[in-house]
Amino acid sequence: MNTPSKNEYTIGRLATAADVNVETIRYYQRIGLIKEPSKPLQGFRKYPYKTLEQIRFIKRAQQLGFNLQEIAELLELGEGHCRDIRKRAEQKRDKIENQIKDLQALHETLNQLIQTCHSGGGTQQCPIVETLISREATK
Amino acid sequence: MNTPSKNEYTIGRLATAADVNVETIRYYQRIGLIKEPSKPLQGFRKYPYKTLEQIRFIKRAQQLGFNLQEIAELLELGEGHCRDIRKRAEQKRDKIENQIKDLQALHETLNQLIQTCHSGGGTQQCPIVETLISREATK
DNA sequence: ATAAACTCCGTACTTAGGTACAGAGTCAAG
DNA sequence: CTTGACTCTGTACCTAAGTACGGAGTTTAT
Repeated sequence: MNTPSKNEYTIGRLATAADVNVETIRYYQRIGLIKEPSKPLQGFRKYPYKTLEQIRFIKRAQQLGFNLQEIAELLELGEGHCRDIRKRAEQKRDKIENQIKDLQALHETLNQLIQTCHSGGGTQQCPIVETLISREATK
Repeated sequence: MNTPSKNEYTIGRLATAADVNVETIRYYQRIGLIKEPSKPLQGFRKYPYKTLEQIRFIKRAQQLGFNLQEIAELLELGEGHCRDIRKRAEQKRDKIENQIKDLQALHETLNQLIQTCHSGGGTQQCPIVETLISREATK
């Protein structure tokens, strides 16, 4: 009856599965990013598979430059009504669009620099950051 | 003779012009990210326009998700020989390329969610984060 | 020539995002 | 039924990126 389901983890197994530190999970709980299952009168807490998915999502989102506050907002999209959710998703999307544009601009700048550097095959004074700084500064 | 040139700033003016805190500039100097002009025997330090450009560059780079260590590397590209510089610029470029790809994937995911949400115009349970998490988790 | 505003220098504090650890309880394998 | 691994709780510590501040010197506007 109280056999733990296949989809339940102790915090340690959860940490291993998500490839994070146990303490990181506790930290996420402390700041309310994920919820802590209530402690059974008997034994250790059990975490559902969903929590594993959430942690993985958090980690991926972090790599994309979201901070935990923003990730909390993304996760909270799951609660509330379609209309609100869509609005917030659209805001996120627009923000990401801008980030992409900025990165593409930098990518382009770097590419041009690489080209320049390539053709002007000198060994002396490569004007690379000079260019980088001015180009970016005046954009 | 010692009239300060139009392109020289005291730290306070520099901070104002770059729209950062004076302390931030001092911090960047402490960690060696920008260099501190030597203190004249008489009066305050003067900063060249170039420093203003550098600070602006730093701030933009930060918004693109670079940390100060990485920015230091970008700035250091200005020293050294063309061959090395090109190599490091290429590495940066590739890294940025990956970041762009990741962001584009997230953008696409968000867009699909927005579409779904739009068409299934229900008011009840919008499966948005459910989808977001699973989609992302299994990618 | 004096007060307000600024610089300089050192040190301390802050926030975000964790990590570590001590001491107690719990579980599970031999 | 004990021993080793794990959990739980609370608190302390860590790094990155600043921010704040006290007390001294300097500059500039009046």
